[in-house]
Amino acid sequence: MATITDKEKIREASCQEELVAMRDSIEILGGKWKLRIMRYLANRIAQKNHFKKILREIDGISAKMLAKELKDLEINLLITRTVQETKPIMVEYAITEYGKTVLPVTETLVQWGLNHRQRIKE
Amino acid sequence: MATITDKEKIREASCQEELVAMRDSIEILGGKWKLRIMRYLANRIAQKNHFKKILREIDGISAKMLAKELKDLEINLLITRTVQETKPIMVEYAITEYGKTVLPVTETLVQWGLNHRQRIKE
DNA sequence: GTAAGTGGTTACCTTGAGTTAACTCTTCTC
DNA sequence: GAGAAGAGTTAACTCAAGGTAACCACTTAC
Repeated sequence: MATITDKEKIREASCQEELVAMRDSIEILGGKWKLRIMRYLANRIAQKNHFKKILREIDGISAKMLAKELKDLEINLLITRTVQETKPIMVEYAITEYGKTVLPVTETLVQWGLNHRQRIKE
Repeated sequence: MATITDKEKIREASCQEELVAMRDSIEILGGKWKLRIMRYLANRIAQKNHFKKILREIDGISAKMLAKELKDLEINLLITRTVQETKPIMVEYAITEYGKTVLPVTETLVQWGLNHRQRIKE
């Protein structure tokens, strides 16, 4: 039992890599709002999503947090911000192609949340 | 355009439900450590995972945080805590069947993290 | 007897995530 | 001229997340 095979070493190393990868994901996508915003935008991909609309429709978020989280997401190239030169200026937010790669994450979280709620009921 | 069809209403409602489900998931699984601990335990399902071992192998976590997070996870029935009546007392932590339902979440996060790191390199 | 390993706890502290509320500035409408 | 709606910003604050370090009790090995 004291001997550790190479196979075990390799397996151990890949496990550590997984944990590092998760740390990275959590750093970028973690927090109370980022994934909820991403999901919101993904659900309304055909619509014009401007600031006040998102603010109204994501329950509980404040203007300050929304502004900050949108900035963070834009920096990480997950969403785009485009200013429309309309009379009352409008800013449109949209998910990028790269941003769509986080949708599997939101999907599993939605499914788990629904399932968990069901389980609590019983 | 002013009229909103019933179909649109239903779709809108289900989107809101998704966001609520995500909020629930993030409340329970959010933070810096919980999902990493779950992944760690899932990767070592055949082994005896005692406190000090987990503490050593999850990089960066403190004893205080580990104790707290393990308690939280146990309360939510995601892991079990069993005391082994050995000479130096040992406590074994293991993922539950229900705990395994969060593995799809960790898996998508691992994949996204690996993919993101690759993308940063280029 | 002392060091090291088991499983934590406790106290103290810092940081930053997040909230609330007020305010800017512009343009349109009443 | 007042109010509302667009897109935020700013200041002041709270509070929980998280880190650091010391400590406890027990047992075995040296």
